[in-house]
Amino acid sequence: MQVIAPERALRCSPLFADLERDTLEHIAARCQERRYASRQRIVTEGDGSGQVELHIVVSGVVRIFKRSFDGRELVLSLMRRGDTFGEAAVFDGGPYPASAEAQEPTVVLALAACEIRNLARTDPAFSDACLRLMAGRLRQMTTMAEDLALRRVMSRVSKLLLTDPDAAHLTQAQIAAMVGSTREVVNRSLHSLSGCGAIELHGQSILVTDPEQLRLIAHTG
Amino acid sequence: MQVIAPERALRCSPLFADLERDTLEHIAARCQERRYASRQRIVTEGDGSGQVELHIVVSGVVRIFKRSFDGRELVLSLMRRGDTFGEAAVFDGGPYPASAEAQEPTVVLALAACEIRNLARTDPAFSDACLRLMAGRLRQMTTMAEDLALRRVMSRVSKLLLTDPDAAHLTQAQIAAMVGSTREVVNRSLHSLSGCGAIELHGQSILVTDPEQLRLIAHTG
DNA sequence: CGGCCGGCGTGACTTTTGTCACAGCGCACC
DNA sequence: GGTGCGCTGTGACAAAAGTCACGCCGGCCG
Repeated sequence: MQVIAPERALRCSPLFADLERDTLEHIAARCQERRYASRQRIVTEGDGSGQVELHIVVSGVVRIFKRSFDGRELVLSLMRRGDTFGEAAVFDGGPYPASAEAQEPTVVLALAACEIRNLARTDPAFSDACLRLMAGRLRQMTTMAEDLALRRVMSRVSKLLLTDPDAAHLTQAQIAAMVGSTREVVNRSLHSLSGCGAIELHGQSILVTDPEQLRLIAHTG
Repeated sequence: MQVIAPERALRCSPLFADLERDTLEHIAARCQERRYASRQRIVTEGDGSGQVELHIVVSGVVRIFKRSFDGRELVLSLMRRGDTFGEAAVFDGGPYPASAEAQEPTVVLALAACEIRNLARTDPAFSDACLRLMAGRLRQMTTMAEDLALRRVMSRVSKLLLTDPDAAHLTQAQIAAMVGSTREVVNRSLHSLSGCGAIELHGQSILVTDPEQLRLIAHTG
């Protein structure tokens, strides 16, 4: 397996990209590198009150999700190289608000919450970056709630195809989990979209042929 | 109308409660007090890129909401004395992610984004409070998205009744907007809950008689 | 007093979404 | 070269949610 220096991975994250060189080394020295197999659990919703860690994805893909009592799953986001998760728990001292699992063989760096909080206390540029990041996340979750409450499935699928460049390669079941619906409904939505000429279905990948129409459907439905 | 010193109102907010006395006065001096009639618009989604303000509720109630293209409304939260809104826009420099309207005659303090950002840069305790606040908001929106995607309306109504102490006095249409549904469906859910003996309906207010059963329904449905 | 308005209650219906069941297809792996 | 598995495609159906249309009540105001 390929080895990547923690410093290089940290520089990919908006949180750490602009740190002073020696601060970065200080942090890098305190990271634990962890490797996960595909489908392996990284953190679990509700865990770790008080002892949480910030996670930085070095390589691979991490699925952040919530599961309902009857097993249905809502995927909140997919994290890739340079993305971080666990911030909410780090900054408010509560348990993890969602679970995380490796989607494929994945390497992450884990950093104890107190390291992050110390850094935020002493480095204004860093706390600023944290605030910007949290604001962005909040915005994104607000939009997700809005979409779930006010738009139909076809609309949400259209939006996903427009905004997530690699949605085109997900399976229909994965798309369903990201838009809060089911595989069958997503399948029908996709066929309906292809009927309008907005997209084309090619085996297991999707080609957006008419983004304009897709945009229309995304915010009309 | 009653007059409240800005300092007193600021002390009600978790963001400003622990500021040094003279820092607080510095901030208070830069606040603008604004008064709004019932139903008057305070901020509008999409507005104010770059020139946003943080708002602190002094008295009254502010409804934070999003509206769909066809007029349906999702209420994200109701803000009261000491609550703040507009943080997401303040910290990431984007436009307001949602709209805000006074629900009743309301007084707010408005503070230019740059004041807040300056303070966050120079006062670690303050930036810490900001981060805690943002983390809490993020958690809350994540939960909202989860509920919308994974729970049925009756469940969401039950949860609202359990967690929002003054939900009992809202109209059914307001409850509907808070759980992302419609008045009729909420009406039927409430009658169904009263049929189970979990609540009692008394004219335009609701009495929770069996919180335990309500809890059960809230996370079973 | 009478009329209006906002909120509740409800029946009847439509639409959307979810569920179940099963068929086909391609591909990796014995 | 068969076998299994994961993904797609679909019909038929069930359940949940949303819509429309009303009637009713109570309070407020001219």
